[in-house]
Amino acid sequence: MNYISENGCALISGGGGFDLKNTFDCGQCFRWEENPDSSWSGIVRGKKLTLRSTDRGIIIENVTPGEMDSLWSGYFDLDEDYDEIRSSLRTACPALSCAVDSIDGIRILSQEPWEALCSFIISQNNNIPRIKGIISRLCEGFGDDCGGYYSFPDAQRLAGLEPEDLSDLRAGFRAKYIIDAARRVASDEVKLYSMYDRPIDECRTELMKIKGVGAKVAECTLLYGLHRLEAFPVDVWMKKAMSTLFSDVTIEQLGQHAGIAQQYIFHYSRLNPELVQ
DNA sequence: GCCCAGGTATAAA
DNA sequence: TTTATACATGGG
Repeated sequence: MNYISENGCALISGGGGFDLKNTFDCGQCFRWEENPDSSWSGIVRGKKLTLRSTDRGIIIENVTPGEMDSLWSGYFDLDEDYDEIRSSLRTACPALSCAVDSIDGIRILSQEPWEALCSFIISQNNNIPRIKGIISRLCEGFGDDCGGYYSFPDAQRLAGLEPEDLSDLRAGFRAKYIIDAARRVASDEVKLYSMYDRPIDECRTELMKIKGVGAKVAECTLLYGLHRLEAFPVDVWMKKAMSTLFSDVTIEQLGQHAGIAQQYIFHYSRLNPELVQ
């Protein structure tokens, strides 16, 4: 699947493999919000993007073909056939079918590596509305003003700060973790931007040198920030879901698309909490 | 007040 | 190596 450029917008025709609500609201990202007219807006790389579902497909407003090819096609993973991946997951692992069949069009976004790392550090022992609030205050306080909205502050910007400088975020004990991560990334001690294709175990070990980064945050960073689809974050919800509804599922069965399966398991178990318990 | 939230560091067994 | 507890904050 890819796009057609028209009237300063991009049209992703068909749209069967891309459901806006399920993609932006499945727990993988924290800076996308639904607008009153049911379109969705989010801030990516300092630009505000708006997407709309129409009868012809998904429209990405106000983007040039050059931006699509260099940035947004990769961000939305448009070259990947998610319908095909869903089929292969159902075949490889029939126990997943209830989740895969009931949730249409989840795509795994390829987020900025630093933003993903920082966001999932903030996510620990926290709830999604509050995670969004802390990230929003982080961007307003330390990101660049892009005209009414703010970019995500890069690691270099935060590396020069002290944890106390983040007190307005009300991030609690996570403030010191954010600063430690920023310093290690800015100094290149953690070579975050070379993790797209290095051996994944080496990447896990390197990420976990950061204070406040354990197995869960490392996996989330690799899956959402480096687009390593074989990564498999396991948190309290996943543990519950994997021990009840999806007790027949093993990571080995899921192979290189484990991360996509994980997103279905997570979102399905959140949408149907009474089935998990 | 109490409990929980897309966990992790730390200390103790 | 595994298990218990503290950690900041805010919504239900």
